[in-house]
Amino acid sequence: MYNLLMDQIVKSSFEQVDIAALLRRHGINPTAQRLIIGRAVFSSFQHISADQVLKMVNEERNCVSKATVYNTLNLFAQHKLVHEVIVDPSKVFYDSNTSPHHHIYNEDTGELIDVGEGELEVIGIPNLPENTVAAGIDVIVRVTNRNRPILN
Amino acid sequence: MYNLLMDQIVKSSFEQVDIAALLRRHGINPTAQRLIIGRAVFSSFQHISADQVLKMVNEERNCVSKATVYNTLNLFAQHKLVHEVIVDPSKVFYDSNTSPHHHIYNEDTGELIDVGEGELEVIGIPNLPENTVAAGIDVIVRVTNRNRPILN
DNA sequence: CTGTGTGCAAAGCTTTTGCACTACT
DNA sequence: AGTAGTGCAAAAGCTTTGCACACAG
Repeated sequence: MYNLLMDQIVKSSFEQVDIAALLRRHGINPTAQRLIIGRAVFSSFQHISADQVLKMVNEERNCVSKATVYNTLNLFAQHKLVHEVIVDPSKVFYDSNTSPHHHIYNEDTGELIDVGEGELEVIGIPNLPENTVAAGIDVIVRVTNRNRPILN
Repeated sequence: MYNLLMDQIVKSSFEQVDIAALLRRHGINPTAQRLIIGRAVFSSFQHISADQVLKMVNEERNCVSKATVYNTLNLFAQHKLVHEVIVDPSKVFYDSNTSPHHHIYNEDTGELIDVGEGELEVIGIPNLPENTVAAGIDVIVRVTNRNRPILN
């Protein structure tokens, strides 16, 4: 069964080779499932959620379980291969662009897009609590559609 | 049963009166459950999550259901009585301070604190997508404890 | 008695855990 | 054989939905 999966992967173009190398460079053992998931994450979509990945990888046949998708995306995030963007309590987005940048989130459509380079800047360094180290800054600009129904 | 609850509430000090007035001012009908939940949210804690509210309101006796706590907190947020702070996919914090300000989140302890006035500033206005309006900007400074175990 | 509003049990999500299995040493 | 690492079914946890009940007109 693994051999079947592996065949399917090795057979295809060099994108996969790159992804395998990418995983290795980040200290992740490139298994069949991880290559499939990696391909989904690094394909055209810039921001993708776990359930979108799940749908993509199982479009043709069921070969990766829900749990593995979630665990693998967490693994990628821990190894800084992707960046978690938390904008909605019920959905984490994974961003294949790991260079620091900010986001615009449309609360009506659920769409997440990047803020252009240099359009937004954060100035100042806040006093951090005792014995803590900064791990990153997330800026989310929340927008809504014009003409949305009025809140009663 | 409602009379019992109401008695318990009316009996107590003027904090509750203020909360009832606060709810009315925001167009929310002040029912027994909402007053109890309101009291929890506006008491000493500045940032509180739904399950913390649930614990607080049911400390003495079980009188408010899980669903009602969640629905009521959503209601408060919709009516701008509190501000939702989304920092962790599995937990929404409700902030009783609705004036614009930013947050520091400790990923190790789950602690959420305010950035002091003027310590951090966001400069610039990004290009928003067609037909959308800005609804707010959230800035989250993520910190971790020093001495945390090294990522392998 | 009718219609609006409220509260909650049950259902529906997303995510994590614990264990079987694999594959190296 | 032993050990570290991997994948997934089942469990857990957070949130929403749909319906029964309460209350005002």
